[in-house]
Amino acid sequence: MRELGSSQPTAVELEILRILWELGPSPVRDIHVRLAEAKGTNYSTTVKMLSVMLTKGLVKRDDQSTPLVYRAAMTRERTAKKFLSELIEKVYDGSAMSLVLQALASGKASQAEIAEARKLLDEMEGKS
Amino acid sequence: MRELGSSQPTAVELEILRILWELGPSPVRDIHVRLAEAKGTNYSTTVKMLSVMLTKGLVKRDDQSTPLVYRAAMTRERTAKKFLSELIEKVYDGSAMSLVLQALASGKASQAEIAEARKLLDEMEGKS
DNA sequence: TTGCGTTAGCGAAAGGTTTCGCTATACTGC
DNA sequence: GCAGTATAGCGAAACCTTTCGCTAACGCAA
Repeated sequence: MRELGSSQPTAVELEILRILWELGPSPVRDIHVRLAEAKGTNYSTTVKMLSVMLTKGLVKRDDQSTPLVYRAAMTRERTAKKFLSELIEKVYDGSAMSLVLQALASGKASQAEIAEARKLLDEMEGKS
Repeated sequence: MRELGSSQPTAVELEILRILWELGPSPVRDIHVRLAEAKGTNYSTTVKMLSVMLTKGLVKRDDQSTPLVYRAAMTRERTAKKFLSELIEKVYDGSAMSLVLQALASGKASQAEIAEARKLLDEMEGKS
């Protein structure tokens, strides 16, 4: 038995989630159009994946409306945070900052972003 | 055919890589002891996983020495960076800083780490 | 040299993910 | 109402990952 809510989305699941984050709550057809664009897969596949994801609790759906409307169960932010936690746990054995340093060192930050990060650091220092 | 070097390590593979990062180049026996500690798996399993990882290019081995010595093909840092790139690509569609902010906001940083990050920000600001 | 523990490898089972074919049902325009 | 199209679901195939049993080869001590 899979522990409830413990599993990270797989590759295709993530692709579907991202579509839902972009489009907002959508019927299968719309999701499928986007997914097929990227992968050329079948309508049945999209339906099935959504049903699997529903079982796993990754998406929710409105059974009232027809056609059925699906939406992501988690926000993009929360999902990213979970991924990060796992990455930190698995690769860095728990030190979040090592990872942050990596990301910063990748050097894609603009002045504005650096300023934003600094502001956040100030807030964190205040709290801890 | 899997594209060369394109695949992220899977769960167990990552666990083995982490052991190799900690221990440095090691014979199967040492890797196995650590892995079994965490997961209770069989010696054969460790051998097989290493052979699979060798095929995928995730580890290298010294065929001279006996018993055979394995080492990670990539550094921890480079692996983390690849994970991050993928996360950024798949979840955030390319904006690295969004992710960094998430990491910071996860709030696991100590005072010392915050100081370190700030120092890095200073350096980056100087350069850009 | 014989026997024993260790190392190495392989094939296939077990388990998870992704794909699709087939079927049923609902909706739409005639 | 009927035919044609879109929606929904299910089981199983195809594929990948993880696990292990079995076997072979090696090294070492009695």
